[in-house]
Amino acid sequence: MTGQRTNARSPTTGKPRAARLSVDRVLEAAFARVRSTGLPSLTMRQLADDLGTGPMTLYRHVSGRDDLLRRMLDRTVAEMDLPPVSLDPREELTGLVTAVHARFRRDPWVVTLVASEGLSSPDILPVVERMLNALKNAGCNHDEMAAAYALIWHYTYGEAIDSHRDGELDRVAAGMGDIDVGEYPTLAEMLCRRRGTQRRHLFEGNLQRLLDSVL
Amino acid sequence: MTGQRTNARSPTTGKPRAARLSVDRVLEAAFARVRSTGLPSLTMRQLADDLGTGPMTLYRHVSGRDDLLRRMLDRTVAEMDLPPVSLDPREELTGLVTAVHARFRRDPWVVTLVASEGLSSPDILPVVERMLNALKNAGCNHDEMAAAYALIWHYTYGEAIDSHRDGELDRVAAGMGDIDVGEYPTLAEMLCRRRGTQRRHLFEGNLQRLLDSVL
DNA sequence: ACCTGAACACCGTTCAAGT
DNA sequence: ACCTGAACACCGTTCAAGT
Repeated sequence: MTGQRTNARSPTTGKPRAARLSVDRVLEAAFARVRSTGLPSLTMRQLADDLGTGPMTLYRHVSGRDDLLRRMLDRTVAEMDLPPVSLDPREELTGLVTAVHARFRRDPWVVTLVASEGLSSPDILPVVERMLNALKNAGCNHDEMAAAYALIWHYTYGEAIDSHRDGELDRVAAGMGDIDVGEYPTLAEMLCRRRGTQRRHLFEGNLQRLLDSVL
Repeated sequence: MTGQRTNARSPTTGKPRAARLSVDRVLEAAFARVRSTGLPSLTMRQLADDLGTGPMTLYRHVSGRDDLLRRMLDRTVAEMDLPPVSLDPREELTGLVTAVHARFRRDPWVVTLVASEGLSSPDILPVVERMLNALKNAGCNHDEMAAAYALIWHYTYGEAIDSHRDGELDRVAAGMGDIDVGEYPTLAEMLCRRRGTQRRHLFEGNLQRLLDSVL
């Protein structure tokens, strides 16, 4: 015997074999799977196949499917690209909300996870703290802070959920086929004119409008 | 033989037996199940059990699980208790959003359905049309209408999703155990003072604030 | 003709048997 | 000791056999 078989190298090729399973490797594969074929396709068995192992091997690194999803959510939140702290409340809030929004846009499937499981990741706390501080610095009292926080957060939330589809208006139209112009004239007119409006632009504008009313 | 066995009456008791299955009966049972034990417990097999029949019998009335869920969503939207049309834009918008919000609150599980499947129910169209008309009457041009519509809708959406839990702040705290006061002083202070704030009150206030900025 | 049981191809997870 | 295959109790749905 020339080498230990217990790790790292294939006895036949000598090439560094796919590293032995670890939580990170499992998560990596899970992200790849869900990104390419969606959340429902992320099953323990499929994931095991992707990693070239049996389903039970995964349970060495993850306590079950729920644990896997929680870890994916945690990692997603931790990966948020937060801007440096700004003392200007508007700049601070814009930066934070934009970062959250951008993260959700990169992995839209997370939002449905958040919607059904909640977003109680430890790494969201710094974001919350910074938002509250910005509101405080803007002169909000506690009631105002609570209200403003809820308003901003819920808007971001709703926008994110809606944005992993094509937007409410378009989708309503698509799902319905052609709208009855006689019955819904204003809606039909909107759908006709609004083509090409950028979602992103809409989000940025509305966020500023929200901040106008809050600050 | 004294009576037909094909329908309506039990041959043994003569009492009107549970009516033969129909889409309505299936939906009724599905709502009951999901209301009492949650969305994941709504399986074709469980539903069949609830109705005292075999799983396959359901497929006579519903083309599959997706179809069942879509019908439940449609019915939920159709059951919205819309207020009479008002010519005052603020009153009209307040009434509509409040109605949507109230419907979601009565069956919070629908929101996760909406989040993953979208809300493309035909019965949402009148609501959309009325919202757009109210914005038009308030003097919005098309771009403003699109923006204001998205803002209002996304806020309602996000609020609804969040509200079937205990609210973001509380939940974050609950999920985390005790917050590190040193690390997150503003958050800790908020959590301490905010106890007892009514969600409903917060929603109404924020909606008015939103309308202030939109109208 | 209408209805539905058995069967198929999945799923998450337990548990005991492998090395 | 560490790892994992077989088995269990589910799931939605097909399909052919019942009445």
